[in-house]
Amino acid sequence: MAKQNTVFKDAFNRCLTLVAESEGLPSELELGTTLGVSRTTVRAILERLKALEIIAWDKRSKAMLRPPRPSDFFPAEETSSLSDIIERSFMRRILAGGAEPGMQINELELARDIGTGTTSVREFLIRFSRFGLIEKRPNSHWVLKGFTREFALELTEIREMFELRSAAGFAALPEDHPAWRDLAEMEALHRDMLANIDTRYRDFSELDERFHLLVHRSSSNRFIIDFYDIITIVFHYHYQWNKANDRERNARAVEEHLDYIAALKTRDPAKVEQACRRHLRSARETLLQSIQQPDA
Amino acid sequence: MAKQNTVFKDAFNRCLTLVAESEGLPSELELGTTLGVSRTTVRAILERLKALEIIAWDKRSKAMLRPPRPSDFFPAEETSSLSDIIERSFMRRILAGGAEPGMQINELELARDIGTGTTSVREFLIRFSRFGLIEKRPNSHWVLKGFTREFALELTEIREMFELRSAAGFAALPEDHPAWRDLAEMEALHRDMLANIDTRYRDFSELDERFHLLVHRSSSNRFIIDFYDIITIVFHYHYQWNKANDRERNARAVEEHLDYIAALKTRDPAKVEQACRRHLRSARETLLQSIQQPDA
DNA sequence: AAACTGTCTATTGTAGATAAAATAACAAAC
DNA sequence: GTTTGTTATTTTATCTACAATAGACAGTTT
Repeated sequence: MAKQNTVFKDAFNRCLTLVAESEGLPSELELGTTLGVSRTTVRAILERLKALEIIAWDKRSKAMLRPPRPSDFFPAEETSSLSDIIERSFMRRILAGGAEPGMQINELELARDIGTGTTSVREFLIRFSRFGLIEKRPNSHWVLKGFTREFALELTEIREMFELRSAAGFAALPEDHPAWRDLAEMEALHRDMLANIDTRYRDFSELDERFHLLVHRSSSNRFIIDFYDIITIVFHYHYQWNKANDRERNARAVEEHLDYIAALKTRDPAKVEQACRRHLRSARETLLQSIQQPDA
Repeated sequence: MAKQNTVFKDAFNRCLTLVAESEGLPSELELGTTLGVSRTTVRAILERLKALEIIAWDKRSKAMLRPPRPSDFFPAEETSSLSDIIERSFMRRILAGGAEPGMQINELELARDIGTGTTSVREFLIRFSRFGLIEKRPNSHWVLKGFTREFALELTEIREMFELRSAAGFAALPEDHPAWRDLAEMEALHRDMLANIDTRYRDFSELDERFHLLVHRSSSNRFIIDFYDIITIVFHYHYQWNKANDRERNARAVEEHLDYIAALKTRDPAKVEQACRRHLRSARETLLQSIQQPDA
């Protein structure tokens, strides 16, 4: 019915951890900015905390009465926004379930399948269409263009163009630019991961995303930064579904990143380009290997 | 309410011209493919043509009874799809009306203004957001980032990257590729226009679009081709609203295109790059000159 | 007077309903 | 074998309605 209150539920859960940590809560306004929600939602959260007798709320005083119990939290599946649910559901269908290129996509069927209204599905498809995996036939269905070898090649072609340019731009940043500090942090995180690669290799996906985004940001070009969304989503789901040899693959990638970082720090354009190209080549290989070959 | 029957009206109008040209009409199926609509719509059109006594429709025979009169056509404003109406209306607001960067965009207000439901406005904004001119704050308004100098620079940076690559790719196409024929046609059209530049310069915008699209298509990269949509829309509205010196500007651009075409025909990468760069540089200049400078 | 809260209003996100258009099927006619 | 008539079904495009959420203003507390 109408809007889901996932914003409330998610913020409520996060607020529970806050209560436990600090034994009390700041002003409504401050709480709102910390949680990233409006005062209306903050007050709804406080109401509930009071009703559950977790805090005593009277105007400005919000003291903890008892630490939150696990049962106080809303279950995780109720806290993800509808668009996330649709995205996951859709990606599962087109990546996992043998989805043939050329297949038709039906808004109504998708909506019924996921258990939502058509409006949200439609909006998702419109947003998603910019990733080049589906295409609309006006007044008619959507067509799945498929996660094919061609798609991967076109994607990586642009990625390489953009990243080479961004990397060159990064190396040319002034000495005192905050990005250098971020890069140093990034390097530390990589060394950390490499030291414990056997237990940590699964977290590489996230680190990878953050590292490349840092590089791309230095371009200060919204189109380059926005394009990175496509890379992110493709690699994100790709990692989830292709786990063959991921330990070795990730270990190698971490090392490549470290070389790449070292090259950036020299600020020597030739070295940067070389390290960047090397890493991009192996990233492309990895992606291509995982694409289902057409059984022609 | 519900769906507008603009598809029907637009197809009906186009069908009227067909009737006049050929004094009769082909099979329903064939008519459907020519007009790009389904048989359902074709039959609705035929019904109306019959009711207006423009054709005698009996099974396979569809002979013209009288040539269509201007009054038979649906007025043009009833044939444009809702999304086109919204687009025009929106672009007028943000380009013409002094729209400051940072301004909030309100779905409800826009919808009321245009006289449509919010759903269509919302979908438009989502589609439009990929152009990088607006940005969504979830659960809240959209923010206008504005048609600023920065925007133009970021846009042209990508454009230049893509076009240089596409041009190089074009020059490397095999001798017998159909694109070479299209290029020859394009050249003829340009010469034609140049010969009558005083009366024809207003049509340059369309020719420009077609020419660059031809070049970009040779990349066979969906992301490059899709990106060209942004260029198209920006230049389209830009031309409409900035007409200062357009005769000279367009004349020069036609000549640059001809140089560019000549360079492509030599297939010499160095020449292609040079001609391409020259044209892109002046296109960028033109665009930048037209941007309102912040009155800081 | 600055920060906070109580109250109220406006807007967004989503569901559900409906007309237009697409799609399908098949027998009859050319 | 292609085209039409017929009829039915499915799907999209769009509107309207409503709960969740954001945001504004005025009054209260420190």
